[in-house]
Amino acid sequence: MSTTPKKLKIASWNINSVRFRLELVERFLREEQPDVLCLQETKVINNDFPAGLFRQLGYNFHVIHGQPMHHGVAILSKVPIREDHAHDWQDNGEARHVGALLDCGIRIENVYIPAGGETPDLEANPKFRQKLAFLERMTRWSEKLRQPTVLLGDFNIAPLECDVWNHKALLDVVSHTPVEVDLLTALRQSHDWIDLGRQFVPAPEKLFTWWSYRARDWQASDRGRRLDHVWASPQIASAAKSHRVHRASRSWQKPSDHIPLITEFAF
Amino acid sequence: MSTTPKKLKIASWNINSVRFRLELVERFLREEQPDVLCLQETKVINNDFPAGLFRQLGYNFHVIHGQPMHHGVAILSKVPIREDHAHDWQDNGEARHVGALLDCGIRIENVYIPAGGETPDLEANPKFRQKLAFLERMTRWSEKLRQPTVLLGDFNIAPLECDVWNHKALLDVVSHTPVEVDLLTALRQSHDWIDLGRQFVPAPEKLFTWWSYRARDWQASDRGRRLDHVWASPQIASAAKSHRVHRASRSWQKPSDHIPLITEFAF
DNA sequence: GGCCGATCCG
DNA sequence: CGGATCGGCC
Repeated sequence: MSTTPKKLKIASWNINSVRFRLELVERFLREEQPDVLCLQETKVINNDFPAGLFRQLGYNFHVIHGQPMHHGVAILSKVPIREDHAHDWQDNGEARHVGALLDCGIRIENVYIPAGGETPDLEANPKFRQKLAFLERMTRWSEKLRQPTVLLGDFNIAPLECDVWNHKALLDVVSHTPVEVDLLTALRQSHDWIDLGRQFVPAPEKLFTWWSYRARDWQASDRGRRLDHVWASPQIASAAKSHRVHRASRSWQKPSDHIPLITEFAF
Repeated sequence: MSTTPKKLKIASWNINSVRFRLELVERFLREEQPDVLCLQETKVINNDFPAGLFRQLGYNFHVIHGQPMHHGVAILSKVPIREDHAHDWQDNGEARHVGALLDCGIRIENVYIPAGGETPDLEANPKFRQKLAFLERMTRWSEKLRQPTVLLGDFNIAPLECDVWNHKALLDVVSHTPVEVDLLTALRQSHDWIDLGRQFVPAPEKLFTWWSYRARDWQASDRGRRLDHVWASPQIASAAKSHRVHRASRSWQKPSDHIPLITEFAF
């Protein structure tokens, strides 16, 4: 006896202020209609989160986790959420990670890993130390995980050579240094996570999810990085039927510097 | 022998940041096509003044007088300007007054009189003292003026009862206090200036040029004040053929809290 | 209520 | 480059 497979379309997007980008996010949701949208860098306290827009668009289940000024993550879902939880890997109150258990049994973990500051110097740059510590604590959590989970978000690390526009030029640039890549690899191996980006767009093809605002013409120079990721537990990796990045949105009015990632599952 | 009268259409507008209101000012100029536009509160240093927009619209003669952050006045003209000059009535570097002598022989003096702070208290409020001193120094200048002149701008004083939405309620509010009104009257009498606003819209009809941003519905409550004025030297007052205030612009997108004044002369 | 500049951050 | 916040000003 077989049942119709349940489909689930999940999007992840570092939105760089959800209030400033209401029209952008509305256009994306109308065009792509994901079942679940995971946002990073919402930059808004919970009270000011524009929940109404998402309700209007059919996203009635919200997990909102913000703080004043910086960071902030949220999960907006058309499908019911059974439970949710926030993690604070640094015990410093920063709003960087929320999880939700969907009624269909799938767990989604939405994380915004610290950027890590200007220079990859453990002595001089406390933010870089903080980033590495964050990864290590996530790894301790990840290795104990048993449920089928999608771990996604802005990881602020581009692990592969083909995840950046110029590997050699970026070896000493925070987001692509060997120490960060090693810790991200350890995190991935701690649960045997499947990197769906690279499952669907295998190396050595270049794949980026972020382009700096500072470029005069982001498309012409194409100096991007793959900082955003969707990872799946081994038990559900084969349920992933497609994975795309939404480059077009980088050219919309008032864009985020990150683009959305869209993954479709059929369970 | 008679010659065709020369027509001159002059507009004055406190624009509250010319850069932030490029579309507003463009729409106004396309619709009204004044020969001369006098702006107050441009809030831009001369280097950053959007001169290109005005040139595109046919305003090729510019007198620009700005400072960082605050104040700033400018005259943009389709007709040639023979000479220009800035006044600093306070000797404090504030950009509040520029004049231009048009080729046709008419002098335009464009002034942004200080707002005067919160409370009309000479002891506690140095800005109120500064406003009164500014008026006195202008009066010393005005009484020596001999050329036919149009003196206009944001005077930040509503002199008549019918220049405010509620005379009694505003008697102790800066912009309508007796001491300010007396000094503005002295300034007017020092050159026998003709108040063209009240020549064309005589008291006791209400006439306003400013509505606070804070009103929920500026039109419904209509708590306005006539803070902006166009005055003419006695020799040329009869050349003024019409005078209007442009209320519609207060409802345009991203409006200034002031509206433009439009005066047509025929010499 | 809304603009400006300064400062912090990515 | 372009968000957010804050204090000054109107």
